[in-house]
Amino acid sequence: MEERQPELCRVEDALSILVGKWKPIILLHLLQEDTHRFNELKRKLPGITQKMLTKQLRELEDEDIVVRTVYPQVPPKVEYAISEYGRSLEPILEAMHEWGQNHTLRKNQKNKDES
Amino acid sequence: MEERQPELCRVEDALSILVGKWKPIILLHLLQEDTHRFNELKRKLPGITQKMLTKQLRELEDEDIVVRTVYPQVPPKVEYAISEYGRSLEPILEAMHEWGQNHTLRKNQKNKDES
DNA sequence: CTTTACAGTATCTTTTAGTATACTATGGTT
DNA sequence: AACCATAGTATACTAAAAGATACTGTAAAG
Repeated sequence: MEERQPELCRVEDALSILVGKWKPIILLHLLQEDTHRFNELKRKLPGITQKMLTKQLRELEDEDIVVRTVYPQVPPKVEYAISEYGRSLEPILEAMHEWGQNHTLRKNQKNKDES
Repeated sequence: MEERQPELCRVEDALSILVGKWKPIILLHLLQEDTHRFNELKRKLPGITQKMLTKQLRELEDEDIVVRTVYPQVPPKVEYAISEYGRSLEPILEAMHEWGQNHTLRKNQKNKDES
């Protein structure tokens, strides 16, 4: 981790791709089931607006995490899939999920102890 | 990662502790050198305001990541250290740093190719 | 007697992230 | 002729994060 220079840290670069109310869960869905159409994904994310979903997907596409395929049809058909490169985020998401699970347990335990 | 239910994902719980413009670098400094006084840390974070630093440290303290020790002296002396529990974040930060480093290389390469 | 260091708090403003709602084009269905 | 689904865009708004700036109390140093 550049032990001697936290200034050179690149944690933020990874973080910036993962943060947001919707990105982790979008990525988890895409990791689980490779291709999704726009509305299919939207249905799996209750509460998200079209604008938000479009924005998140464009940002992921810009970073080569997600691949967007447009089929020239009417009505439109657009498929989103995780890229090979995007899959390299899986261990990080996995580690965060495990840490988060443990953290939640810890907090619940703490609250129980206090009551 | 609860392969079948991204809805149950706890990635956000870990993420919420790590995100922000300052938290990762604060944690890296504390991981590297265990105890810091308030102003010592502030000097290592060019551009941060006192308010921000206080806020970030309080949040980390609330999650038991950081331990705050007040010495009843004048002028005040307060020390911040990472907790044992806080150290459990190290592998995640490490993984993100490595991913981020690679990602930065990838982007630079891409820009070079385009020019 | 003024200044400095320490570790903050109190207000206010700006920036960014996210939400709400309406609108587009096209073709097929009722 | 009206309506539905598709995958969006446009505009306006609210909430949350971050920044700027000024202030506090105490003791020691100059």
